[in-house]
Amino acid sequence: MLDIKFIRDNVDLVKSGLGKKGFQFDHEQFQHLDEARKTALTHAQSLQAEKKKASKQVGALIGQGMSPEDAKAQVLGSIDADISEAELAAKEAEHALTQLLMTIPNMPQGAVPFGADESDNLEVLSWGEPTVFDFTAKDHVDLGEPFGLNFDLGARVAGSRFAVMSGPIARLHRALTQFMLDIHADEHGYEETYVPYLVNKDALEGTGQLPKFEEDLFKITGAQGDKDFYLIPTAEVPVTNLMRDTVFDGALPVKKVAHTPCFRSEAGSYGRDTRGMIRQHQFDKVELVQFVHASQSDAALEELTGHAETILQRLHLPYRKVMLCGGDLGFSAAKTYDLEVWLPGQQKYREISSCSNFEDYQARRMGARWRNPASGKPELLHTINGSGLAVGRTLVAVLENYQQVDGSIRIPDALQPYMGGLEWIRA
RNA sequence: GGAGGGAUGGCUGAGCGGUUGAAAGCACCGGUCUUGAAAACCGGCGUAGGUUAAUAGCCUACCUAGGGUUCGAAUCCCUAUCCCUCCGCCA
Repeated sequence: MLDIKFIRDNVDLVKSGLGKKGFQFDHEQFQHLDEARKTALTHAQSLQAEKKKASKQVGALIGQGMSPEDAKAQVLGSIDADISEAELAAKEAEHALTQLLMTIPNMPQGAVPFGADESDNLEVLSWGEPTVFDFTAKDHVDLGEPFGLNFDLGARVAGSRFAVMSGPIARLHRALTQFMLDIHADEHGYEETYVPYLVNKDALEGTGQLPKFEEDLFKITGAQGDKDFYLIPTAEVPVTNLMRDTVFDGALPVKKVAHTPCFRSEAGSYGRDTRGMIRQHQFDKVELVQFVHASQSDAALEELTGHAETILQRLHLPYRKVMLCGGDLGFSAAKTYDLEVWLPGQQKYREISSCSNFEDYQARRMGARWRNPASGKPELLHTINGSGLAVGRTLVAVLENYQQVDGSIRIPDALQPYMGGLEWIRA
């Protein structure tokens, strides 16, 4: 969430910043709740002070030999011992304010372009040329089918938006995962990390998926007492929350890479990308997360995005890098680069990675701090994350960009060691 | 599933109804000593909110969380969560 003091002191700035994201900040409601909290809190605190003082006096009198009854009578006569009502009111006012703060998105950075949707995103880089064939390019559904990519079986065991992979396609999928993990762990300095695929509500509130976007998640009810679990929509959730409620003492940055499946309900995307594995309820992703000092987060976003780009470059997949405009920016993000890979089957660039700087927004929500040795004080961390890359979509990109006229697939050089030296997938 | 034991500040760990926000140690910061460093010694050192020009004072809360008893709770009671030990089951 945003710093409440910052909101108080910069109402206009907050209003315009959030407006860029298409969010209408109701500052009157904010001010009302803020005032109400202050009033209730001050009232409760003065009563608490009174009670505390009186109790001490009672104790002192009893210590001097007075009977407890007399001591109470002498001191407590005028004091209303029951302050629970005031305490409750303060708590409720506090809660109401927090509720509001939790639904206010992060502010976009100044450099983020204005715009309503993805058509206003800003292309900042284009790498390679869209692959050209002297035959009509097939899409990955047709290309993958003979080699083990099957959507009917996915539908049979689960439903729509599920795939089953077998044989060479399954191997290629695993090869891509291993390839990505190795590069990030061995060359880019990320610590390989294994995390739970089910998380609790607190974790999702920490990264910003809750309370506003519950409908995008798969929920598992009543699995653990009366507590609910959620399937992770991205490894960002468990990995970023590793720093929840901690004061980290070590050296920054902390860089972690995790390979996980991701689960998304895709509510509200009916009819979009129904063909193929572009939009699935379950997909694998290799995720990069960095915890950095506040002064380093801009540079860290550039670095992390570069790490994701490395994967595309090693696979020789043409892509472009866009900076998301305000309207396309996610709830918690201050700045985001999307990497879009060229898909010959669609004759389009499609998102394959999203890399964001959240600044201290997630850290404040989850209490992720770092002890600055210079001051000895805890400071909020900045969090960065990005896909490096979405494995399913990378598989799609490899199939479509490396297809041959006869329907066979050449294995990218970088991937061959991960395929047992195999150079081709063909019948 | 059954039976027990725990949860205290960045960490370890005392306290088990009243000047306890909490002993002690470690870590950290400042100082003395030293050519420098180490050691030793001295001092400091929680977080959040309110008030404030203030990162000064002052006030409030916080000893896993939520309830309760009491004039007063880290300390007593109840519930939940998490961790540990033993038995059973199990990839």
